[in-house]
Amino acid sequence: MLEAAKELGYVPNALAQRFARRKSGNVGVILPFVPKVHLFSTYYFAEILSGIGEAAKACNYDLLLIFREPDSPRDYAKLFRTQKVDACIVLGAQNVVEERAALAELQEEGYPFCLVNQRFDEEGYLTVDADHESGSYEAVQHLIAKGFKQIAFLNGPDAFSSSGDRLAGYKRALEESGIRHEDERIFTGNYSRKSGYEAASRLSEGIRSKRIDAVFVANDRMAIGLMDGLREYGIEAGKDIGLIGYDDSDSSRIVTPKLSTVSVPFYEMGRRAALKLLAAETEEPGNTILPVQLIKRETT
Amino acid sequence: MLEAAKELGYVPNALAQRFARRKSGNVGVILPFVPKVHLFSTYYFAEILSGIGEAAKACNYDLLLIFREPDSPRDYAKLFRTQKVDACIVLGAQNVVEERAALAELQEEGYPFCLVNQRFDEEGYLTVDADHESGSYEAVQHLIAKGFKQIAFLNGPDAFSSSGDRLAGYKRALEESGIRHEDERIFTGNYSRKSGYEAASRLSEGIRSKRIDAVFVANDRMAIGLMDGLREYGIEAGKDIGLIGYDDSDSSRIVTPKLSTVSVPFYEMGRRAALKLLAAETEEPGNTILPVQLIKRETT
DNA sequence: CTGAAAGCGCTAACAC
DNA sequence: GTGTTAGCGCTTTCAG
Repeated sequence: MLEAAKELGYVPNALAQRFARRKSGNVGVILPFVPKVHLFSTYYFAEILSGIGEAAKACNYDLLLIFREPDSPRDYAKLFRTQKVDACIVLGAQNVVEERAALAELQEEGYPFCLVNQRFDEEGYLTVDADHESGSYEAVQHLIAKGFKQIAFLNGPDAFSSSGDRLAGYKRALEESGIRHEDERIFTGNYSRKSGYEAASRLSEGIRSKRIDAVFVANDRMAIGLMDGLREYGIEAGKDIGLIGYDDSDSSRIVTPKLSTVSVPFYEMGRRAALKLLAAETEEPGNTILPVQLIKRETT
Repeated sequence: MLEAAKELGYVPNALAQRFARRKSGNVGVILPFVPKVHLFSTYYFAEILSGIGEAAKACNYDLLLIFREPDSPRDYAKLFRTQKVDACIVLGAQNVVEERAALAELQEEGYPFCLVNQRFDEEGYLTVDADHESGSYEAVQHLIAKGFKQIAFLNGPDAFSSSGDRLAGYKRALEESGIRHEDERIFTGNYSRKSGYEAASRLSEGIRSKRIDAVFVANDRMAIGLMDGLREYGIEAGKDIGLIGYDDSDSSRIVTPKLSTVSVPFYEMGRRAALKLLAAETEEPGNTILPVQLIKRETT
């Protein structure tokens, strides 16, 4: 009898349904503060978000987008207490006290969440990461194979686990080839194009004095900024110096010369993160690490 | 007395609240199918989405992200019937029968929605658009001022109102300078880099035979693809031919030579669209058109 | 103005 | 199985 009603255009009220079930049916995606500042590449987030979207849809969940504000306290637990989300995925999490506290609170209260591209190894959180140690190792190994010996490294901020991973991969490749690693060849930027551009002045000296003949950069944006910056010193990537970026973003293919880089499966990382939360049975628990791939182009 | 409880960590249950109020507190953002295909630029969506996010937060709404699937019927009304959203913003809407029907249904049932970067002039929907007619006019006028006379146009698909707007601006600029407009100088792509790349073969003939000396392209992605394609024919943008893109995307600054383009306030467009729905009192009704800005770089 | 009570539209538990 | 009913945690209305 209710059958008939349903067939004549009845749709259940999701609000009532969710209230009665005490499940919001939402997975929250927490985004770091991006607008205007462009600290992170839109490519990165668009891919991860799309991957999350696919998995969420497959599991009949809706996606609630949460933009973190620069100043607001990261009260992730509130999202759960108010029942706005049943689970959440944190993008761009950093290893800083406030973040650690917010995540620890989630953990303590038993709220399901998953980090993407960031690990807190001691904590045993659900995590989907890419194998940045290997990616960096291969990138540097590739530079070495191309004959470069004095390889500088422009890394990202310490607050990201990938920075530690990349440093480890960089060192491993050098050591394996018997090249001594020098602290003075290591530089730090903040992933922005500008910070790469600004690193050019620091690097150009080493290049001039023949103490740097190639640079491995932790993301494409900085690498491209660096290319532009070095050009002002008359140094041409791919000619005067070897250069390899990271992410295989659209820009890496567009820039001249085309940037060698490391491809990261962001889409798949997002998808897997969502699956870990929404279809835990089929996914491995704990930390998942996905492989990356070296892309050789014109700058090496 | 309840005061005390609230101060001691009480948070209202949003599920119950929304159910009782019969308001979801969500604004839905409908995204066209992007993943993998990259038909639209991530830049475009990231900006609009961020703008929507800002306004939504200011109005105490949450953002529900809805990825449209390529095959799924566009049943936008269902989002409202199930009370998943109180209002929605449609991105990348196209002037095709299915879309028109879905939007007409929303209108008939009185569900609030707003389109971004797409108008259906006859319908009187809420819309936030950019002034692509003027943008195109200025772009082409700029090419003319630079001495180009045989200006081709690589437009986007007809299903977007911006294509008609750009064509109108293109023609107006030509007419105003007494240049006859030739249909054979008008080409169509689908906004992808690939379609720009492929247009190179068609355009190169006209360029060789001196019947085209500049190209106005409806977005940066196609313009960059075209640059790359033309290069294979030995034609260098900015030297052998004038070129101007559209969107002022990150890539336009990264590419060599730097692409002249038209800057579109995507962030603001998103913000205004959300405001129209959530703070209707302070926003003008109907269609809002935001100005764009010509950016002169190396390709003109 | 404060306080009690009905009811939002479902789900889930229980009785038939 | 099928049918009934309590109850989810709020808002809103209405009585006091």
